[in-house]
Amino acid sequence: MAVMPENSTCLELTISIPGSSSSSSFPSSGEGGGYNLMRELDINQVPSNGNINEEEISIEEEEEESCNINGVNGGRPRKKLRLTKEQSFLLEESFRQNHTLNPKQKEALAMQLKLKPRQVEVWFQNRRARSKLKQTELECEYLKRWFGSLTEQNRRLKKEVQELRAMKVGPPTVLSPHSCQPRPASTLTMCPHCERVTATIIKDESKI
DNA sequence: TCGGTCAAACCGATGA
DNA sequence: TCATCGGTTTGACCGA
Repeated sequence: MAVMPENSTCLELTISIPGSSSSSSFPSSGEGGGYNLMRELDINQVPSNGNINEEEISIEEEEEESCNINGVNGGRPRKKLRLTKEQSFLLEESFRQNHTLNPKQKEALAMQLKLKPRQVEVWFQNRRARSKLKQTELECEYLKRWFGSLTEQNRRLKKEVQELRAMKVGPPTVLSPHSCQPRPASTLTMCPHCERVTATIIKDESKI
C-alpha cells in the first residue's frame, strides 16, 4: 500500500493511487493534529500520568456495555465512547501497518485495546473513510492548480496565435529582383488541427 | 449559548 | 453470509 507523506507538495500527475492514503501518524489522530489529542486528554484521561489504569478500563467497559444495551437498538440514545490516547495510538499504528484487518487481527487488536471487535472494525472503517477523504482533497487541490496552469498556458497560446495571424494579414513585402513586383518575404501556413503557424522563407523566387 | 467541527456509531447497499 | 463502503446521525467539545 503506497503511503503519501502528509505534507507532500508533489505535483506529479500520478495522483490517482487507489487505496493509497496520507497515513497520518500519531499523535495527530486524523486531521486535527494536537487538537484531537488535547481533546482525548480532556475527556478520557485522569489528570495523573496519562496511562490507562484498570479502573478506567473497567469504567469504559461498563459504559460500553451500557452503550450497547442502551444504544439505538435499545430505543434509548446511544452513549458515545471516546477512545483514550493509548487506544488511538495503537489503532493508528495498526492502521499504518495495514488498512484492513482480518478477523483474527481484529480480535487480537480488540483484546489488546480492551474494546469490542465491532468497535475496532468501526474505527478502521471510519479511518479508511478519513484517509480517502484527505486523499480526495489533495487530488482536488492538485487538479485546481493544474487547471490554473493550463488556463494560463491556453491564454498565452491564444495570444501567440493572434499575433501570428496579425503578421499574416499584413506581411512585410520585398521587391522581386526580376519582376520588380512586390512579394511576401515569407509564407505563413497554419496547421488546421493544432493551429500552429509555420513560416517558409522564400530564398530564391526562381525555384517557386 | 450557539454554531461549527470531529469522530464514534449506525444503516442500507453492494460485491465476493 | 459477511466484509466493506458511502452516507448519515449523534454526542462531545471548542471558540466566538
